[in-house]
Amino acid sequence: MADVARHAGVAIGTVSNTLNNPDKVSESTRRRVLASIAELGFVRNDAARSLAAGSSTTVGLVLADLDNSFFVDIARGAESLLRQHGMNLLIANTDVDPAREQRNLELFEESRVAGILIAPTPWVAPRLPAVRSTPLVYVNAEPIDALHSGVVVDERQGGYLAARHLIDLGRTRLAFVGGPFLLNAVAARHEGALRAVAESTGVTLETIETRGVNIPHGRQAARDIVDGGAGRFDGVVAASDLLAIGCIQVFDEQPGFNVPADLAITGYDNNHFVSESATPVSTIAQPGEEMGRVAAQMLINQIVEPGTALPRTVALVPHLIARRSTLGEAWRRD
Amino acid sequence: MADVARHAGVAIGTVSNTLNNPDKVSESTRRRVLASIAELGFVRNDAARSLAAGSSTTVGLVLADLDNSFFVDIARGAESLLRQHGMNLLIANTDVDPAREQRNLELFEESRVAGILIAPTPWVAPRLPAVRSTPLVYVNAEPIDALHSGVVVDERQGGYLAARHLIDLGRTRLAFVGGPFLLNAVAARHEGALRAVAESTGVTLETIETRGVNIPHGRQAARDIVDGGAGRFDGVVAASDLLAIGCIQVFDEQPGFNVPADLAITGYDNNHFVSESATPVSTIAQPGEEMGRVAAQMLINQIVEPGTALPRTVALVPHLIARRSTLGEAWRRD
DNA sequence: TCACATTCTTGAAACGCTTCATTCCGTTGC
DNA sequence: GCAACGGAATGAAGCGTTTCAAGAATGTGA
Repeated sequence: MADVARHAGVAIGTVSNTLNNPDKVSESTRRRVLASIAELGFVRNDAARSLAAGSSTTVGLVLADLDNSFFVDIARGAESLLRQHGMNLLIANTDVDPAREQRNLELFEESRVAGILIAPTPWVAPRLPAVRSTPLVYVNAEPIDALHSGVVVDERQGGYLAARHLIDLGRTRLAFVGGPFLLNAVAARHEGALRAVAESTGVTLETIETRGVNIPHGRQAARDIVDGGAGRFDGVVAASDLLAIGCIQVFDEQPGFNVPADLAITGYDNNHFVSESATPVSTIAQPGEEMGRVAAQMLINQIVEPGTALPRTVALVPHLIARRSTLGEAWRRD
Repeated sequence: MADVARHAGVAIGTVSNTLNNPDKVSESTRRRVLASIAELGFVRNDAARSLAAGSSTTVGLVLADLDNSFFVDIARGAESLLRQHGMNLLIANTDVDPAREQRNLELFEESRVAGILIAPTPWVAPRLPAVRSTPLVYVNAEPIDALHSGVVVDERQGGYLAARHLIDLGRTRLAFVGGPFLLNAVAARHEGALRAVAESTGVTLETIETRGVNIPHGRQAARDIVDGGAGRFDGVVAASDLLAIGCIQVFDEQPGFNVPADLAITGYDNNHFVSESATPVSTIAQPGEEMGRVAAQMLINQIVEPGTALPRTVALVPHLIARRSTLGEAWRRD
């Protein structure tokens, strides 16, 4: 910067001003300085900048799982809102590893980002951070302390919608496939399904707990169902799209057995690919981008006027997308 | 830090040493300092740190498209290697927007990261950065100047493998579906397919150019094929998995027409979900994680001993994964 | 006991920017 | 012609670390 000042024949402070407060510098001077900057290929040192200014313009997002399109949606939503406010988003991937999550949090805290967004790994709420000094908002998880705000999706409502949908289609013997139940999300979806069942007469729901929410777990659950007599159920509420796909794969292998005629299935998540899978899966879509935007907005509020807004967690509602796995031939792509 | 020093009754430099050169500090002092740090909740200011030290321990990755699992694999690979070297990875998503790409590059440059990895948006190689001062390695793209290194995948070889596979299965009337051809990757895959055809006698290949590589483009191309007489071809080399899926969707709607019996199809990318789609798609898998690792390694070399290694770009080879869209019933999951 | 080597500590000088009280200088008003 | 004014430009004082020469403390051998 000193070089630029010398080259342009101005003071160091003037260079700083043309970069940060252009209106405090006369047109001619500004042009001269900008020319020098270009000529010398000067790049402002942000470490020095944020040290001196005591503020940063970037927000960190600690993300549990980049493989899950839901989280990517969150990132996209957050980024778009931040950009509107002239801020930037940096993402640190955690790969569902609590240690890395912790490390990334510290990293952002040390680098004095303006704020932190965290979409934590689901099945471990323990001593996350003691992020005291940096504004922080949880996404897709309840804050673990009363100090922070959060944005969640109403999982119970999602489970309700899925079961309700099946019931509305005339299904009465339902199974809930999902687990483990210590995942809060799974438990909540289950509760929602139960509520829908309780509301209706003559509808039963049996719970089949799985050890995870991926395709192999779904296949296993479906095999168990088939072994116990495939006719026991006419509807399945799966706790994830992958579970649903696993189930469908197995059911499709049963001769004379048809999804959804004999058994309708709902998934959960609206994974980007479920609409293209063997049998396009009816699913509960979570408003990922909206969650990202809302969370970013809450974070910005905290950044611009700290201590003003009380911590609160807002719950957004998911919605149902019906496809062939429940509607059958009646469903057409697009 | 001054607070910590005072609280622990030591000099400021000693605090710094217990953080950065623990072995230069006596056991007892170190313990006392660490205790004070914990008690005061001190968090090192990384801006000041990297300003004073003149070095950083984080690497920035500018990613074109987080929705594409291939890019996520790259990130994962890079991160794992960097972590082995005690470095951290921060990701900036570009969403295939050149302006944001440029901005993110500047951002990383200003924050004086140790190095930058860039997986650029494909169809625009123009004046990316003039990143002069920061080590930079391209991933999945040829460097646009002779100054930087890059890691690419041999697309030509991929196209060759796909066509070769079909030919080995006895297919002789091939179509190449993909476009636009100004995408280097598409053009290279096409060339590879042509080479495989040229090697074999009695095999023909017709090119059907599309305007993109997504599912709708594939559907459109398949409709064109059907309109011209579905029997013209017995094999399709698609330039992407999404194209292949689009084609399959349309072909499956044709009565009495069977994939792969009547028409075998290969995709490209090994998108995470193609193995679960209607007809699991044979595909060319790109070594995303390996690319990330290799690129990170090249970057680290440049960081630790700048100017030593000459710029070079290494090409990794893709491989074929055969599934039902070419093997038919012979193929089993797992 | 003393000289000397070794291990710890210390504190001040950077690092490259922003900020802000001052100074400069060309205008305006009387 | 002079005082008062205000927009531009200045430059030195931080910002919170690391680094490193120099000093203090401790240990060793004769």
